[in-house]
Amino acid sequence: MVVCSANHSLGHTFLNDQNQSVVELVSGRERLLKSALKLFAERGFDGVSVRDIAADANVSGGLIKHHYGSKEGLRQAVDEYFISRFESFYGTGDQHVENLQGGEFLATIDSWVSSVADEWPIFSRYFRRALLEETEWGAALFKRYFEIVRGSIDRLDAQGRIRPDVDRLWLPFLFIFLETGTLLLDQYIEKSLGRSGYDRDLWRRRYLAYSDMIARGIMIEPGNTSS
Amino acid sequence: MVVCSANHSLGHTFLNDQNQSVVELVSGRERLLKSALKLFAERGFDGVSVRDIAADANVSGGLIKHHYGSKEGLRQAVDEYFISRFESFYGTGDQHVENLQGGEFLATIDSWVSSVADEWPIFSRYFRRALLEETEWGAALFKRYFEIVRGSIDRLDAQGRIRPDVDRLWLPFLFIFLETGTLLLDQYIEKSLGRSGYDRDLWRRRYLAYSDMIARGIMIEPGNTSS
DNA sequence: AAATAAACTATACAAACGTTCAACAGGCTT
DNA sequence: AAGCCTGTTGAACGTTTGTATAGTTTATTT
Repeated sequence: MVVCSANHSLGHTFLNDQNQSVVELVSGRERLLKSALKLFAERGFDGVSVRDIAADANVSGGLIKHHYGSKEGLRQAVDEYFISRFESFYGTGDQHVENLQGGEFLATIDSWVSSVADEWPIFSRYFRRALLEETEWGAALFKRYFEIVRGSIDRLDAQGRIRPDVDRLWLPFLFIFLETGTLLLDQYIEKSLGRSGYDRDLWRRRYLAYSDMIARGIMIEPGNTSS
Repeated sequence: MVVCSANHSLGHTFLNDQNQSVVELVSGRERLLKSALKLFAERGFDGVSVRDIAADANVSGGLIKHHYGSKEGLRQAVDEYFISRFESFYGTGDQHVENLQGGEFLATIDSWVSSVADEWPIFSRYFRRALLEETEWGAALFKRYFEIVRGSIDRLDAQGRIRPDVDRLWLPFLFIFLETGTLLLDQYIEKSLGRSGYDRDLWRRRYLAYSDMIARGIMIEPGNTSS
């Protein structure tokens, strides 16, 4: 999906440093999209200028206007690309909490982490920005994410795995807080632990801690907090 | 602490709509600080112009330069004010998880919520922005917050209340994820539940759900996730 | 090979930004 | 009353922003 999807040509011809004619395999349009995705993820929409994006993609700034109409149009195109990746990561499979059977649970997480590893550094940062920048699209993305998490909880609930007295109003949010914590605060995890919370081992270990807290809590004397 | 701290005069004289001489009780310097606090909280440092701040404070833009040197200098002054409020909210007292004795726990939370209620809407939004904008000061603020949370955990641990097999590396982060979830994502809670997660009743109810999950977990069959 | 369409570049423009500065008003000191 | 310091104003500056547009190169069509 990365190589050449242009309709008309195999690429754009230009001269390199040695005045040799060279063919860019990826069109300016595609390079703009990927550069925008990367830079928006790193610095946010308002933190990046069209000149930054054009420079990163090695094209002239006017090309954004030509292909995407405006900076906002480029954002929409990036959003569409992101959501397609999002659905491919979260949308289909049942990689979630509902089928956790001992070691199988860890193996599922591990293989899921492997499958998203390449795209994750940029994907996760774009996801973070999308949730934090207060746009309508960000709200729609959260809504979709919320549905996915609630779906997992509902399936657990249908199996009778969740205690009846657990607050069903806050439960999906508490799950989301735990799941998005690393997404939103990874810069501080990295400062504190020396590597990203999405480092393979830390990721695995966090899921163990996280699912253990959900399953059993962390306290020794149970039930001494509520009434 | 809000009224008049000027050294030289009780206020600045100016003419109102009816050409009556009126004394502003709060100096332009203070109004600038409060306006900046509010606007930075709502829209972020880069989302607010010095003209916006000056207009909100009913002063000329040049006054920022005079009192604070620059926009960045104004931010530092706001940061200092914020950190003093932060310490007064979190720093001293033991309003945290370590002395949770049934109903007393809820009463402690309730009174703490009451004591911060007035300032909370602006304070919490500024806190959020400080954590999310990637500044050195934000990192220092997180570090301080992390220390406070870990301190609570350490005291719980010293009392032998936490199971020995619980992952001590991730535990403070999981606490922070749960505590800051509403801080960072309140816009979506508001959209989903119709009111802020810092609404009194929702706040209380969240703490119940949150401490219950920590104490006992939420699942019916305990211990079926790890190994 | 000529013509048309698409990809792409370079420059110009108005708006908004943070900053600077000359001027002025009011209260305090002498 | 004169002088000075502080608080305050309003306009100007240079820079950067997103957008617009005219022109050039490359690719496709006829």
